[in-house]
Amino acid sequence: MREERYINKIVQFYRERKRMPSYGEIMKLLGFASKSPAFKFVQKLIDQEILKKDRNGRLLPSRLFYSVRVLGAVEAGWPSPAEEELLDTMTLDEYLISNKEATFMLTVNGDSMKDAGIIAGDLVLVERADKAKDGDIVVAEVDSNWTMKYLRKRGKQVYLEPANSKYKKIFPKEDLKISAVVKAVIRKY
Amino acid sequence: MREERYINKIVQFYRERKRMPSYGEIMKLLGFASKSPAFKFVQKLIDQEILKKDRNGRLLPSRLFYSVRVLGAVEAGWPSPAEEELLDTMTLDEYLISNKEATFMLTVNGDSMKDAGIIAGDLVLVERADKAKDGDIVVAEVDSNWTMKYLRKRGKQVYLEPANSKYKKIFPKEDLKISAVVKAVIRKY
DNA sequence: ATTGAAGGAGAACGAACGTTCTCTTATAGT
DNA sequence: ACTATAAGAGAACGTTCGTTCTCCTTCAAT
Repeated sequence: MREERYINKIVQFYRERKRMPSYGEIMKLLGFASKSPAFKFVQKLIDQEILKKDRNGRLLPSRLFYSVRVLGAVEAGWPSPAEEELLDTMTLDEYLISNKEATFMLTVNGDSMKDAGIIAGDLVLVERADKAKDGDIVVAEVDSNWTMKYLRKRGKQVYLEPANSKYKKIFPKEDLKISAVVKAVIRKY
Repeated sequence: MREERYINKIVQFYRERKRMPSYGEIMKLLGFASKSPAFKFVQKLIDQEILKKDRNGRLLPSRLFYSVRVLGAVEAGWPSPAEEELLDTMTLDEYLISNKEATFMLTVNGDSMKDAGIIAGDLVLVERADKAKDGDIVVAEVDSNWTMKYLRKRGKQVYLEPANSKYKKIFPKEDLKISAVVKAVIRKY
């Protein structure tokens, strides 16, 4: 379909130039000799709510422009082309990062959180915080060592628990300073 | 420092409006009454290579505008404010997705890949492919069942291996159709 | 007290912008 | 073949854009 090819060209422009094209640029992109077909085409997309505009008339990138298509579960297999239209899409940054200023990434060493699915080499997205809930995975300083473990609260007793039976729970002798809470784990192959 | 506050305002604008501000908008953003201070300020940032411009003179978002700061390993603890400047930054989408058209996300059921750090509820980023290397984690259709396992090639023998001793290797009776290769695993808490 | 540099105000420029209009051409249905 | 509709060309509009220039103020160094 022609409409799809056109949209793809615009998406491609956005990915390369990191901004939406102007009508003049869309004109060149789609091979028109004047701006009005470009304008009409964009207007159609806006009517279909595929695109939106600024209050200044500038185009806004929609989900289409950065997102990954989300399929169902592995077991469900691959969707047919007919189903494909219904797929949700999302951008990883928006999905994973709620508070950019306080978010950092750390790399993981060791296997002490293995049973929680966190293994050496993984990246963890953490958000700075000095408090955390029971059961959260936290980055903390205990007796002047840095570590990442489950936080456990049992009444007034607070301790850290690894997710690997090879390691023991850590009961802080002096103090336990939580410095971040793990919000996400990312592993790239 | 004032310069930092200014940059933050611009970053904030970009995060809200999904595009870079014009000089007029920067002027309002930073509280100037004319455009030239805004122009001079931006020029300074460009000289410092903090920002860049289009060939049309438009501002381009730099890494600053979407990225997460990357710290070292967990054990290293938190960097001091002095070190903080040296931190690398990155955007997750760019880091994880190389070929947007062929990339999809799936949700994981079951614990058959547990020892590979992939557990139920995780999101896997997969890239469509009908071939894969020995040792890759693949999404495949074996004897009309969909599954995600390690791909093993031993001479002409090709089979799937779970990452959990509770499960057995899968030797395809009829055919094994690889449909995607796992590129990344994402878990959100 | 004088000077120099920097920061900001304000006006001005051509270029590019979004938008709208009319006119021509191509297309599809009958 | 005729007609209604859509698609595109082209010109034109007011606005906003990036950019540059001159002038005024502020403030620190001498």
